[in-house]
Amino acid sequence: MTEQNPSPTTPAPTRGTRAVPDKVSLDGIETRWDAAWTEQNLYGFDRTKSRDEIYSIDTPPPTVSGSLHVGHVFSYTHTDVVARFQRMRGREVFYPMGWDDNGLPTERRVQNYYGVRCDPSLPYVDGFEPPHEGTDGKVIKAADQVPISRRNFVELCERLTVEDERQFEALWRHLGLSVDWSTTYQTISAESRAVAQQAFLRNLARGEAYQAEAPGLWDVTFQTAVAQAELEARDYPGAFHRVAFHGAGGPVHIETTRPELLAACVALIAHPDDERYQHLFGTTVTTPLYGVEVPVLSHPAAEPDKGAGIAMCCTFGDLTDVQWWRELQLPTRSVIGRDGRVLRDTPDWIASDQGRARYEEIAGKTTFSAREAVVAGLRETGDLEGEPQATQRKANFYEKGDKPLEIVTSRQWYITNGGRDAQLRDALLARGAELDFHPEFMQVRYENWVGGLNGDWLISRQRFFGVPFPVWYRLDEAGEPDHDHPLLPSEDLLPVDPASDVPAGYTADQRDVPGGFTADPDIMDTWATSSLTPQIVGGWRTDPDLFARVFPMDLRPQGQDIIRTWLFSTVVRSHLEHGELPWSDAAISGWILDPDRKKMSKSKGNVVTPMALLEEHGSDAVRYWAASARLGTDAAFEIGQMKIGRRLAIKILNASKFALSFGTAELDPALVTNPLDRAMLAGLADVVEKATAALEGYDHTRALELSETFFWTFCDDYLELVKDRAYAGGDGEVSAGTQSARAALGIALDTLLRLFAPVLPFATEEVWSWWREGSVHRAPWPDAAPLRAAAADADPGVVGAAGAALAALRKVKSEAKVSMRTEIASVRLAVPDALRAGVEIALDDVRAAGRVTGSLDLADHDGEGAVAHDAELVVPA
RNA sequence: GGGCCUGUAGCUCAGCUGGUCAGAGCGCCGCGCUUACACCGCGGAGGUCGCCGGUUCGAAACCGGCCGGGCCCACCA
Repeated sequence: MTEQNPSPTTPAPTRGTRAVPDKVSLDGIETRWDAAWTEQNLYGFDRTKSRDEIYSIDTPPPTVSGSLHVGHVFSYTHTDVVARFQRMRGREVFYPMGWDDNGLPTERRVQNYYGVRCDPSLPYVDGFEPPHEGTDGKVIKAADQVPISRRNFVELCERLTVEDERQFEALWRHLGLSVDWSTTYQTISAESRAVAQQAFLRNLARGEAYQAEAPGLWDVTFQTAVAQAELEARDYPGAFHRVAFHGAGGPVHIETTRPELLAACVALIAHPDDERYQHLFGTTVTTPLYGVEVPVLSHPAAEPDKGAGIAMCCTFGDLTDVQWWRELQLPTRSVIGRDGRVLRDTPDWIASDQGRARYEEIAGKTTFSAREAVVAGLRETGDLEGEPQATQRKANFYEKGDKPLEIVTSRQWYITNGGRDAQLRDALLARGAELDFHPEFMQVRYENWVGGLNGDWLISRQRFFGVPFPVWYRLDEAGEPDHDHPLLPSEDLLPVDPASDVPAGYTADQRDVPGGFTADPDIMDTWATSSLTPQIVGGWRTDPDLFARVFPMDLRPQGQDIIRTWLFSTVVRSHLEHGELPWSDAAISGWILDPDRKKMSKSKGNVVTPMALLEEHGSDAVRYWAASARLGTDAAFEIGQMKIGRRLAIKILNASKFALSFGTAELDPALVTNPLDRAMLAGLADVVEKATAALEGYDHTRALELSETFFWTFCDDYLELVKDRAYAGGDGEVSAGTQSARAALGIALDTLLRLFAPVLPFATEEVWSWWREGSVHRAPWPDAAPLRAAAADADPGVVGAAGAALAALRKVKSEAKVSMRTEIASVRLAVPDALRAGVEIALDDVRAAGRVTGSLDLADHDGEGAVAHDAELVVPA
């Protein structure tokens, strides 16, 4: 593609392929230009460019199993504005688009859509066809789901998401995202899986990934471990139960909200300085119902003013229990299983027949039923004092779950993230400080999160659909796995599925037999893959040449809610693998609030579908609304703002049509000789300078506001002032004044189109096509210098002064309730000193625009603006 | 309990490092079919800048406190 370099210093050599239309319209503009841009491959990425010529964007991949909503349109527009600006600044923009089809939402959707369930132990079935296809909103019970292999499941996922991706792409195209659509990626693709596995193997080799068997937060619904970043504290109704333990010197009362854990009690714990319990430290008490003897211990984490001041420590009721268990070397007595129910087998630490009978009462029950049974038992034995006191407590939930998390002991994979290593934490905090957040205060959220980490990053999940750990274990003669010496594939074999692939040196028939091998059963959490988007899109594994050209990337755009997850985890992976930041800048978009000032969400059902919104108001209009909101600031969903955007787009079409109607627009700055014209260009030069600085600082709102304000004054005042002069005289003679006006109009229009192009790509491209070559989106960003040269040091205030004079003349007509076309026979115009010179300079244009046919005298004025006195109007009979 | 953001005309928001900052658009009222635009143009009315103190010659802007809105983290006995 050959590019023109149309700037005011290079006269426009050729006319566009299309003429200026008689009637302008925005109808169908999106479809038309999307097709043209695709045909021209306008946004195609040129990978021959070097790193310093490239601007690379680490686009957030939307979840394909959800639906896009206006919030997506909002934030993706912000990114596109940046992309378009950088492209016009001459950078080759690397702007891929991804689809997130790895994770629970997709897993659940595939299950329901096809009536299947992933079971990695099953072999791959060639040509598998699911039992049914399509969902009518019904949830298919697990028992009715056909179990299939992981590979078959992934294939169905890809089949299902193809349609979602097609629709998502159609929306993004309609919105005008300048993505190179040949560079899309999926987070469950073979390449993504390979990248995730390779990065993991590297982490493992360097000692940054490890596995450990430890108590951790567990979701009983999904039956998987969950990470700190996925927690959500929610209010949860509970009740304090005052329960008596039996000591030598009488009962010891504790208060608990979880009496069902009584069988898991390993100690009572109070603060070492607590006067009330000094005499009990070192003694033992027995638990009610079960008669288990437990010690009374002291630990500083016990808080005297909480509950009874002495706590029942169970394995495990909460994270404090875990701390006590670890620091006081307490035994492990778990009673809650991975399904959230009380373990069926009566534990051996309950020795008495009575105690064992009591346990039978709760065995196999849910925590809820078990609690009722335990409370009933305590009432019977008289060990419940008083009635339970209802309370609201906060409980940790998995963000996608609806039951409180339990703590269970399990073997899990972790990646170091500074949560247990001060040195690494400091290094990651330093990375956060090195990253340019927009807006800046978002960095605080990063710091708060990293500073508050209480453990390493748990990356394993006990699910079936996702990226499997590329790990096998040797089985000893007893069939027990050797976790300490995992069998690993070489990087060139990735991706592997250990459930169907066989480690080197083994044969398939050795799977799961003593002396053979077994696969690691877990998959990686979805963030373990999406933390590698720069590596996935940049070709880290397979295309080092490309990777060197785009990494470290320039921009990570994303929402504020996933700073602790996506942003942080990406920084962690990049820091560990590459020893540097994955990108230099992070642009954080805010929320969309509905009119109630609440975050708009899918569940509220009041969300307009994005495509309908774009079709009703036009993409430029919706983009204008999005671009009117600053980064990091929540914005109202406001139709009114879209209407203003639409009006602006139409105004651009109309004003352009008008400005181009005076004949060939010569862009020769030498022709601009009139002082008013020069003043206008001086003002435009200021706008260009400030708007450029604003966009460089990721402040698209300011840039838009500057351009927009200038443009409306340009239309309402400047255009009105010069239109008479811009018409050729009656004899067809083109005076210097006419030439000056036409050249100034052409230069201004050319500049304004480019200023608006990032926000209003369709309307600006439309106008550009009327008279310029190529695309405005590959035209260079405007430069203030040639405008300044053309303005020849003119005072931009002249436009304002002339505008004030014109307004005064309009006011006379407005108050007289006559048409603006009405002539003024004579008038005295009072202007303050500050404006006088400007008005005088543009006096001829003011007279023409105000239709002053007779005398126009200037007088002094103390106030602001200009005021017309003693006007004689020529009102037609 | 800790932290971040936020409170300016009816609405949505500008007001950057204290001195034409009391603004814009929408809405509202009135007028006008003017050879770019009626998906328009012109004119007008509207606010003691959440509240109370303080710093200053001067504060919407800086400091302290309070009140209101949003969000994050901690609190699970």
